[in-house]
Amino acid sequence: MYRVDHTPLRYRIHQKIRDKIIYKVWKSGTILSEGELAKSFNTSRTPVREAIRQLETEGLIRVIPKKGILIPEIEDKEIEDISELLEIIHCRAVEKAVEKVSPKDIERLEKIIAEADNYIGKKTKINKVIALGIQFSELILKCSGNKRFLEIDKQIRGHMIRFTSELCDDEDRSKIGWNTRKEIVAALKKKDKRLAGLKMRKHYQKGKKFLLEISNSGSKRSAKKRGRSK
Amino acid sequence: MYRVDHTPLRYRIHQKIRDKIIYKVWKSGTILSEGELAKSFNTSRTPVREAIRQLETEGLIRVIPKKGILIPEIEDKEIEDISELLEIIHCRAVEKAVEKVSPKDIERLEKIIAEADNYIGKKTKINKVIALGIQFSELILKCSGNKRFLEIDKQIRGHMIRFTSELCDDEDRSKIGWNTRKEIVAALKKKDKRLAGLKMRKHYQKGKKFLLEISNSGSKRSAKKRGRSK
DNA sequence: CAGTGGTCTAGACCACGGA
DNA sequence: CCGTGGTCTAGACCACTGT
Repeated sequence: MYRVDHTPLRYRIHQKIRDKIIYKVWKSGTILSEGELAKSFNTSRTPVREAIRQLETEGLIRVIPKKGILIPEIEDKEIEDISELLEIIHCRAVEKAVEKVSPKDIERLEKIIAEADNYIGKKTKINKVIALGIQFSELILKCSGNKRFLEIDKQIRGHMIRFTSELCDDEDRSKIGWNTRKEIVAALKKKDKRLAGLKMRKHYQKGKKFLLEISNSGSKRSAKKRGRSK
Repeated sequence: MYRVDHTPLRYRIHQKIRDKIIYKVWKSGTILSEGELAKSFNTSRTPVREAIRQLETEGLIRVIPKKGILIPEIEDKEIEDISELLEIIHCRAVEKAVEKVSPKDIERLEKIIAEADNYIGKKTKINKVIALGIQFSELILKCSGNKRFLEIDKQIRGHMIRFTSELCDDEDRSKIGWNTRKEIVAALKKKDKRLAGLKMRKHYQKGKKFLLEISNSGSKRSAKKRGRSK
């Protein structure tokens, strides 16, 4: 066994932990520790430690001193705050994008939508659809020209995936989300700045509403009230 | 010598490095290394390493593989991007604050302004004035009720301080900044959401304009073109 | 008062960069 | 080919937890 992958270990560990959180392999309420994690990855504690630190600044975990590493519950307030932040960033981004977007960008956006259309409703493709949604958002952010937008989005995207990973198996809602995206692209084509912003706002407002509905409807299949595991 | 301060070492190191960057003790273009820093702080490299990692995600340094830790130049694009991000966040924040702000909050805002008035123009108090500006912003962000806003702001505030630390010794411009803040408080008092947002936008637009002017006017006293030191 | 979790030290290792 | 910078390991230490 020789070393082939030269990406830093801390980075790979970060990804693995992140995935297990946002795709709900580890449920909210779970408490971990540096030591356990290090053992499970067959490494020493330092790279784990650094990954943890990263995840903490991203807000995906909470380190409770002398207790352990907690995967926090999803709070309604959290959903609202993050949705709002994403909304204002993406609205501004799409408004700027109107003036900067190239025909080729439009083409790529449409391609993403077309691909998503094929997958919507197919349960095995949920993650694929989510990934396409991310591609869509990222492309628009790139068109805005503001690098910070992309960075912030990347930082908090994990939360959004975590939220939506239990939403996107709802076919109707998913369809509405992608329909709004179509409207956004249409607005971009028409170079209608106001409309683009409006539709983007609608997109996030609806998204927030759906997320809150699910959160409050309580039990779907993952215990919302008490999710404790070890 | 017994250990009294129980804040993590990495945190203190982070602060020290951060301060040296944003207050321009270390100029843009400087290249450092983990080892040097560790020696200068009389610690091992691990806590330094973690501080570096933190500063990197904040964007205050750039790690160049096998070369060292670079303190990047201030780019105009950077100023524009960050100003824009802060603008949209603070605009939304102040608009929400209109409906949530308490009389006591208003009082505190006015107190901050009054205190700043005393210091403006006094060169020895530059950092004090900057600190008051931060307090002002933070208070409004808090009133907005969105915790993410505060978090993002905290993350990128370092950059803004770095930018403004060479701006704020300009008395006139500083005065304009604080006058706008007075207008913002007035709008909050009148519960005029639209006006508050407008003034906040004005605040950041002007701020951006000033920063770019200075950046482009080139040489003030700190070498803008070539700042190399070791 | 043992156990566990968090922090830091010392040092090994490896890859790359620059004489 | 040596120096240097980045990464990871092993392990010591100390504070707090929960019996």
